[in-house]
Amino acid sequence: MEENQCLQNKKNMMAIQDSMDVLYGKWKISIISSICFYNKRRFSDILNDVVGISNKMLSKELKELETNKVITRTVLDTHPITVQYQLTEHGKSLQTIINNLTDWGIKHRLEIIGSSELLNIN
Amino acid sequence: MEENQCLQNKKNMMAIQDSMDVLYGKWKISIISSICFYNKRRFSDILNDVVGISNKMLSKELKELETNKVITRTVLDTHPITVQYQLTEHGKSLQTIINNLTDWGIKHRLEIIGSSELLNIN
DNA sequence: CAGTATCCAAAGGGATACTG
DNA sequence: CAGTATCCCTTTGGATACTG
Repeated sequence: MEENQCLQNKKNMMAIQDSMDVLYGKWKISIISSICFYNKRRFSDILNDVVGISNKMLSKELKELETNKVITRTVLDTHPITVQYQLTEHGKSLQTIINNLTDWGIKHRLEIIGSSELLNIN
Repeated sequence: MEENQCLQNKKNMMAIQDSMDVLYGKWKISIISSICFYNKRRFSDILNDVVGISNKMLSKELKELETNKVITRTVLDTHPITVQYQLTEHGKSLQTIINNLTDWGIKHRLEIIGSSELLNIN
């Protein structure tokens, strides 16, 4: 392999790791997706969308995403208060990735989960 | 919001969660990326590419990816033996996502990491 | 509603050493 | 080279209860 190509690959690996520092974990992508699909989303809505997450975890993950400027948090002056989460421009640039992951998930279900369901494994 | 749209969003959320069941964690995407960028990759090469991973973790993660039919494992008859990992067709369909994540990582560095480096925080 | 606080079990994962 | 095995500390995260 050419040396130039090799250098390029190393740069790419670094970029991937930068992305994953922000997005890794069981929940982050699902949370971002919830906000992305609905455009605006409240705390309890996300809690419902993301199957299995606890309020403690959701709270923690949302803070991290806010720190990384992926989402914004807005307190609405209702009674009781409501908090709305939205994607920043930076967060919105993840939309393509989310759409691709959605398509891949459907394909994956056909490829793996589907075939094991036929065998009654799940 | 329309009821149809709402149903569609729930389907999408399920698909995202199917994807994340396979891809979540600190290392999976980086491992797949390493194999993807280089086309074929040996155990020790991946160990070098993915900064910070231990051989124990790499071994575990590779097994899971093989189980999920994302990669294949081929033992080459060299002395000492070499093991080559490659993406399956199913795994190759992640290429677009990997390219997008690479671009996003570069943008993210400019957006967040870059600005804190200017302040000498890191 | 949108979180926080606390307890605590389970899993994650690093370091090191070892094997075919 | 490509892993496995073991030790053991750290982090994760569920359950439950509580607050403004």
